Amino acid sequence: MKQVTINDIAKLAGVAKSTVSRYLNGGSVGQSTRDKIERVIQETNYEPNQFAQSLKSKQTKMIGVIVPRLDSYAASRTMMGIDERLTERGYQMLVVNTAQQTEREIEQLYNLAKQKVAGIIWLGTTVTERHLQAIKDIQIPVLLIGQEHEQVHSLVYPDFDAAYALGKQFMGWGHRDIIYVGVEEYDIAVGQTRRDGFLRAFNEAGADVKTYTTSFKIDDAIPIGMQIGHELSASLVVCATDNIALGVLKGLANAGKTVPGDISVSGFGGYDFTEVLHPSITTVHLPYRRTGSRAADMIVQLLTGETIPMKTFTTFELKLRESVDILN
Amino acid sequence: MKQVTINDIAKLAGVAKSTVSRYLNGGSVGQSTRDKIERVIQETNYEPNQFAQSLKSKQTKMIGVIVPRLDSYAASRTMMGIDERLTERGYQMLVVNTAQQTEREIEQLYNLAKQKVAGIIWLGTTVTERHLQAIKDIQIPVLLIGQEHEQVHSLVYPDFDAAYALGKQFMGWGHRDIIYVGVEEYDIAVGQTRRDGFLRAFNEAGADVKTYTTSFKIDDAIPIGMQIGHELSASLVVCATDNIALGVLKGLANAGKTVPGDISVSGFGGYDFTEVLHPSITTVHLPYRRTGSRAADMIVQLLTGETIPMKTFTTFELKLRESVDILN
DNA sequence: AAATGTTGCGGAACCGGTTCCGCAACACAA
DNA sequence: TTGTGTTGCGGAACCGGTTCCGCAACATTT
Repeated sequence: MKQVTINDIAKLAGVAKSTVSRYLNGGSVGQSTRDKIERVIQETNYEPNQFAQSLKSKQTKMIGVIVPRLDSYAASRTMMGIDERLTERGYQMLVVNTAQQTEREIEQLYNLAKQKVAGIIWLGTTVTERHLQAIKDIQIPVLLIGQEHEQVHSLVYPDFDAAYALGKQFMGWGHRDIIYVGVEEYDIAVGQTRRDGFLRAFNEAGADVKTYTTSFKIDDAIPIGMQIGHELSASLVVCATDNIALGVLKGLANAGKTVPGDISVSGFGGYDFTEVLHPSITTVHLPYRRTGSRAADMIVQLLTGETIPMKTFTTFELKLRESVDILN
Repeated sequence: MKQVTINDIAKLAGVAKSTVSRYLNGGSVGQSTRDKIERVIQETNYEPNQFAQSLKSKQTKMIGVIVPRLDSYAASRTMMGIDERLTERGYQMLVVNTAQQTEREIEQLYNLAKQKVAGIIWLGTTVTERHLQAIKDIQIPVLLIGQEHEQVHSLVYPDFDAAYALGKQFMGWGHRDIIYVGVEEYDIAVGQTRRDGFLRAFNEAGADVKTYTTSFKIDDAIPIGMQIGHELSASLVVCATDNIALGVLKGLANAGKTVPGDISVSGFGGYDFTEVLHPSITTVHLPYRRTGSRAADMIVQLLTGETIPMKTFTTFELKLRESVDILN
């Protein structure tokens, strides 16, 4: 099981190794030489050593993917999509996890550069000056998913429009006393843009909005749900993510309230469990997986020098289900 | 931003590059030389080129992780655990996805070998002769998670014992008419061992058991739940995974049945949503994340030549919650 | 003082590819 | 026939490390 090298091939075929290399990389090689080399390669199952190649070329066929966590629904789905498409295109995905530490995002940008990945897909939360500096330093195409910044190619969810559309819908149904449960602002897209979309819709209708802030964790939303249940001062609770909605639902159940009988609840994201719960949860479906595929396409385009728009929006789809009541 | 090489360091420090290499790898180097080299390295931010190192050493600091899918709860959590620990130990995780195709598992074993990963952690479903052959061929330590085989180091969940314990509990609560919703046998641990653990407990108590088989997908379990709801010929539905339980619950709800009022339902795995649903779901918690960490430890031990047992069991914990009624 | 052992270091080869350069062989036009 | 252009191929250098070998300087033993 010894590694077969290009030298072996050259020797067996009776040619110089430079000729073999030329054969492999599409240089000019005569037909008879071509045949000899081809046969030997077949027989030996020769495969070029990737390290030797990368050492010379200072490049790999890897695309680094920076994710804030490995166990989030959005990240998992997106990775699926990225991996599928990248594999088709002859690239490999190299996932690195930052455990939600901004510092590690920057670290990993440099780290991936050291490993000579061909490109980087970055599922970000915030874009700081230091991120931009890193991206400039490493001289590698970077595609940002889920957040936007004018200086970075980005593929973003239409958080504002989706939130606005959903909020508008709720207004149309007669809800006027709203509670919004959001996340902290350090995640621009989710913490700010998404919230602003909702608030715009609510404000336009002159609704009364009360805001809570929590984390992305299910558990942290439970006490909020309980409190809401006890006060019961609104007709609708709008949550920034489906996981938060799940926590709020639990809290409401703990407080003995039923949904949508006593109060309505909506989520955001379109995680698969939302459809299957009872009651099914009204939410916005974001195409995580397809976004991953598109990101893979786009990073490959960047690698091949094609120009792509700095900012691309994905689609969204309202999922109007049982958890939100129609009042009028 | 040019790459600094060992040659540059040697030149700047006025020594031979072999000396620099020795310095870096802990060879014998005099104190004054040592100081000079150290200073130059500091100033230049020198970092060795990994390709050159790997080319020579035929090794990397990567551990390949073969997963059947990227978006399953179990896989995600396990990867979290693996990644955390591996990072601490100075290794990097390289995840490859097989999209649930056995053929690709074998492919990826060879593929990872080609990439000279130091070790492989394999979240498997079935172990075939061809897998064993591949493992033998590649000459790289492999650690199997979730399945067992006498010829492969494995870290396995106590599927049988956990299922038996949970089944026993249900028997103690007076359930005698049972429906078991399992998965196909190609996944040995889940499709066979887990089922057998339950059946043992049920049979010992002389219960009447009816069996359904479905996939791992939530959606496929919904019609089964509906059918069960309409027939209502049992007091308890035991599901092979929490996702299946989720589907069954949906089906039951569609059929207008309440849980646990009309019928009880249990899951398996301990996914986080089980606790937070209403009713909360009785299940078995498997320590996916910690298992990932342990796997990382174990593969590193294998790399350093330590001997570890061929088979290691993880723990489990019964989560007895609202979805299963106590009949007596 | 000679023989022996240690330590520090430089030179060169090597890992397995890619690429530049130049030469030989051949075809074709002048 | 000579000159010019094209094509195919080999040799050598190079990518950036590691490691083997041998020599010189110094310390230690007899």
